[in-house]
Amino acid sequence: MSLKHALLGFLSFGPATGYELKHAFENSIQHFWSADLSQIYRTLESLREDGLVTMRIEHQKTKPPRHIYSLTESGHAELMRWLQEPSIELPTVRNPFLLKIFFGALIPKETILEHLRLFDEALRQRIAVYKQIEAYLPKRCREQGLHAHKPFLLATVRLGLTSLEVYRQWCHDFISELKRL
Amino acid sequence: MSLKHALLGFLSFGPATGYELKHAFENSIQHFWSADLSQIYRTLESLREDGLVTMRIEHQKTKPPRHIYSLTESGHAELMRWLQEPSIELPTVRNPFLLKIFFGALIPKETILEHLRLFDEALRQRIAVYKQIEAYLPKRCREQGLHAHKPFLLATVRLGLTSLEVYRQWCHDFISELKRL
DNA sequence: TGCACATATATGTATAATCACATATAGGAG
DNA sequence: CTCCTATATGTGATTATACATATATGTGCA
Repeated sequence: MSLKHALLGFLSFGPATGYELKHAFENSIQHFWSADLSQIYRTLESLREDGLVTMRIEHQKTKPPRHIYSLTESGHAELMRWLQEPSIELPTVRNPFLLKIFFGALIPKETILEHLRLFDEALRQRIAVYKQIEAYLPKRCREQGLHAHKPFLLATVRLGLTSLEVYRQWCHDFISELKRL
Repeated sequence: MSLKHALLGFLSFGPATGYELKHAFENSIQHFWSADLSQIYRTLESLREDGLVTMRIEHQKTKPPRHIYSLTESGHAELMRWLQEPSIELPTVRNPFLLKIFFGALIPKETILEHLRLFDEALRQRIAVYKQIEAYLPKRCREQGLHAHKPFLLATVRLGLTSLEVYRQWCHDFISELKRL
């Protein structure tokens, strides 16, 4: 699985806690990868057992102690190995909404239209989030010294945005088509 | 999970074996849902335990006996319930290729370009498959008496096609961008 | 005053999905 | 004559994911 590699990748930007990594996921790669916090914690521990990361605890006065993970040399080597290996695996997608549309002829047209409206609204919100991420990306790259990364991060975010917009356009077209039927 | 409901949905078109259901997945909803054959067999058995489907065995002379599953009344009811319930769950996507692009600044430009070329080729092939599915869909609907389903099946296939084409366009644009850098 | 939310960690359990293998036959390519 | 594909079924082991829950505190809001 690639969650390990996703975590190694983010840690190559600098040490971080599980909580921070979860936010890093949400603010950038949400479109093509996501993970539960509990899974991130477990995976970090397993990376530590494999010697790919190290962990140190930073005690704080008011908040729970932070477990800060850092990439080791062998973790970096593993990341490089994985990045350079050709990507054979095709993306897996599981979209329960589209499943409902697929079998849409079985239920009343009004219900389908309602589903489509809900989905459209969810897309609208997600697009707004992505536009924010896109807008702040140059600043974040400057601040974190990720200059060389900028074109890559931007490219993936833009693909996410475009995909969502295509979905939304499809939604509108299909609503019109259904209404005509 | 929705694999159960995907199977119930396909069985609403008529009785089928696990093997046939796998092919039904591949020939239509591959874009937004996929499942391993072994998982399909297990899920069918669990649907049977829940009384949502029944199974009868048809013996064949040369080949293994076919286990033919049919929707029961309560299976149909469950399918209808699920279809009409609003879809809150957002789609999960896991795209290891995009993960590699995201961290692309860490590896040589030539390697990334090679990854992009491979991905583009995979997209090209997948698009061809989808165009075939789209072309044969009207015929399949006629043959199986799924007239009312046609606009829904076509709509999801077209969304799949458009998404793939958007990905491919992005691929070409990003290759050009990288070459300029 | 009370409640929700953000910070930060994690375990425990159930379910889902993948991977490797096992079985058996038939037909076509090389 | 071997290898591959298609038909058709599964089991066993392992991994991955989701969901619920627990701990502890600060901040802001109504």
